[in-house]
Amino acid sequence: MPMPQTEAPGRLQAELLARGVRMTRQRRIILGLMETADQHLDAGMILRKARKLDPSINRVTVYRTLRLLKRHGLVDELDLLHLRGDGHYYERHPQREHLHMACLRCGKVMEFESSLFERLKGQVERDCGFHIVVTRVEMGGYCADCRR
Amino acid sequence: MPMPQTEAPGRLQAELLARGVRMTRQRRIILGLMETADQHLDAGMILRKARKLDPSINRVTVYRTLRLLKRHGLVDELDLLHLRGDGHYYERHPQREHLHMACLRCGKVMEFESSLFERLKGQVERDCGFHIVVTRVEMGGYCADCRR
DNA sequence: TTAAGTGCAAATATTTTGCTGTCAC
DNA sequence: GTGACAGCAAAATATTTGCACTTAA
Repeated sequence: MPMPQTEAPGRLQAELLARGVRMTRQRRIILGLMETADQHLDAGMILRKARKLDPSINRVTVYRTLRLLKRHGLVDELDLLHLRGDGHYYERHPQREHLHMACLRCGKVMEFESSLFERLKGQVERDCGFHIVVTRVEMGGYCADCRR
Repeated sequence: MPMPQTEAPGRLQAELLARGVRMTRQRRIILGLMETADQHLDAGMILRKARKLDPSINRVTVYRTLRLLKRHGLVDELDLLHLRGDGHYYERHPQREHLHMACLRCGKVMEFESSLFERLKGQVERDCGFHIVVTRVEMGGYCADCRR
């Protein structure tokens, strides 16, 4: 699970403003709830949370805002191995990228940072001549609580 | 791109038969083309190729066969960062797992095996007590030909 | 003021389900 | 022969688009 983003309140908003993106009431709400989320959210969850703050917010606006954030590299898109359907999950693009482990039994999603992963990326850049922009690492399996 | 699977002709079929799964004309066609594919295929591409061999094959049968193969752990599902739409791509589950690098400019997909990745998996298993069943590593960026 | 954003309805894309008839074993 | 499978139509799910109205800057 992502840490509640205590380190950067309003950071997403500030980033967008700095890039000259217009700030609307709807965007402020969506950005705000993504910043304080304690789990990975999909479009439907974002819509539901947003509507509690402003019932007139439309599903389409959620999708458009997510696309905007993706384009600006401010959020990452995850599938979490489609444990619960074919949609996507979103999280703020972290300073240091991490792996996602999704438990096939209880559905819990854990995150893990590793310098080995940083080394792996370095190896790919060097050995393949591939310039990495975004990474996505998802592992399915059984968490400590669920394995037998 | 996956190597043409010269090492294992009919292997998928044999695996399924060994598990007591019924072998139909349609499944034989779908398995056969997945084994000889020289790129990652999505459901639509599989359907089109299958219909060239048997025009009566239905889209639903393709989806059902893919689900069967996933359940048996014989194919892996990829998104390839949704470079071309929201569907999934499929590849035979390899002996040694590999990373996928998708070029954001030309769309080329490369694969890369690394012992660092094996070490990373070991670290996750040890440090998180997480028993890994399936992994998916996708990196978006610019390939050697496209980077400036 | 005006270009960018929103909501609404409808379209598109992807995948699944219910049911009836067929085929592998 | 029988239970698993295929095809067809329709539903379900996920996401995008066109357009007229609204609003941030």
